[in-house]
Amino acid sequence: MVHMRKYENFSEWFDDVLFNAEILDYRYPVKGFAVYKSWGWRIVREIVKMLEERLEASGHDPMLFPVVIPEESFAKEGEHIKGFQMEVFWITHAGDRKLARRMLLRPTSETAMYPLFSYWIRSHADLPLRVFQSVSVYRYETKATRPLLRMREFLWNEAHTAHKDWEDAERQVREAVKIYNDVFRRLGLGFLILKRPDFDKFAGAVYSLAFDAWNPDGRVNQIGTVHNLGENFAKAFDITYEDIDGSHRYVFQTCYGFGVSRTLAAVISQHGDDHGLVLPPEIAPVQVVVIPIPYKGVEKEVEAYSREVYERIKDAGIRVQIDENEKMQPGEKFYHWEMFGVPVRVEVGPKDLKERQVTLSERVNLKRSRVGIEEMIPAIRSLFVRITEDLAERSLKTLEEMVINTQNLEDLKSVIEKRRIGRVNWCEGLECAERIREGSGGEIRGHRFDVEEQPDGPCIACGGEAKRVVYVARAY
RNA sequence: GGGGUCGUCGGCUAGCAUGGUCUAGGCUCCGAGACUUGGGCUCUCGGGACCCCGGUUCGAAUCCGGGCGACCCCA
Repeated sequence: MVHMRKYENFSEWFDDVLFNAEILDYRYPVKGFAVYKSWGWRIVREIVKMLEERLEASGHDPMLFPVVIPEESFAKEGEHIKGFQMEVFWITHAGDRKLARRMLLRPTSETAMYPLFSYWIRSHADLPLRVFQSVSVYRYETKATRPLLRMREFLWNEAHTAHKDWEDAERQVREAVKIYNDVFRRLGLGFLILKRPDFDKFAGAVYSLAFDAWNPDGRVNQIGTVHNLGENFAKAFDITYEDIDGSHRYVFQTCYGFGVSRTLAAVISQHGDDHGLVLPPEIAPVQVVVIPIPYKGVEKEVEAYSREVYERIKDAGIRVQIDENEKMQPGEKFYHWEMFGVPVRVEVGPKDLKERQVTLSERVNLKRSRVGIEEMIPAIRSLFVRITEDLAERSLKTLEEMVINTQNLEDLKSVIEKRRIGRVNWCEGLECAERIREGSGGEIRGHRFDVEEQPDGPCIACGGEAKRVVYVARAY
């Protein structure tokens, strides 16, 4: 891995970037809560837009459910309540009156939505039902909170679906994986799609899939999850439909969550460098910044030419900004916009002016090239395409380097200590999972969902027959 | 859940051990101006802080207790 500050002291680097690039102000006076500043929020909106477009295009309906859930609803599914009750924010009072019925802030919205699903779903013609919302959820994290990565209020998009049978729910799971995979790929992220071991599945699910993105400190960052809920919640919330033959059946449900805050964290930490953010063009609030280089004597001409360059880019429909601040030197502006991760910088100086050219500089590799003004727009567009590809390629390469095969617990321990992800054979025994966790410091995150992997040796913990190739890492 | 470290201008920090020298220093930043401008130039002038509550003391940024907040390690 390249020598970069983010690999040496991730926390320090990450906090600096969040602050300096105006992503988040973490000084809000409540632990685990933070303010998204304009630059960060604009990136968030682009990410959410990408996702929502794909969800709507595949038959999901946008909706908005209340943030409060009555205790009765929350308590309906036994496993679910067990999984979340310790981190629920309760509303117990209104003014000085104690509420007769407690309410909670949603830690996730199953129990907010499903009572309504049982009204809405009457017959097989109402299925499949597919809804989503992009909202904040609330979990009183007991572990140390971290900006973006582990907050007590965080942004996500959650989709919930209902189907006539298990097969259709399975089909939906595959579609959800495809949508998330597509968005994460477009963002250039490196991640593993894992089926979580049974002991780590979502509270109330039949099984859970998760997208674990790599982080420079070796921990994995769960940026999305997809759950097949089977009939568990349908039974608890009495969600039934009348089938063609007149019989009444429980629906089969799925739900999936896209961690917006964590996805932003992954974009920042995977792509960023010592100069700050590196943004994929598709989500950059400003895709191109024009920097005039006004030498004495030609200030007016450079200014006019820069404006022309700016107008041409703007007319092409590219998000562009021109930095005409006279208080700053061009060099300062370079550093400034690099911190904010703007993918392409267009430098316009006397040399460019003379030859009707511009200088293009890429944020990913800080390389420069010059093109004539007539070729500028297509050149910028093809740079966008290449930058998107380069980011993805670079990130995948890092992920590959981060995953290390190990055959025994001592090796696994040192792999985890070296901030890598271990790949091991496992017998699927609970005791062995425990031994792996205790012996290595990492936890079993699951086996590949998208790729079939056969164990090539015995279980790393007990030496018995291995059933799965699993990935072991520390996690956020 | 357990252990540790820490909290000083907007950011990073010096000072704290041994209380008075602190009217709290530096870098950065912010504002006004001059000069520059192809990687953070230089100069002038101005702005800005001891987390909160309580205690010890003639005197607290410094010592003690509690609270709130942050970071690191372990489970």
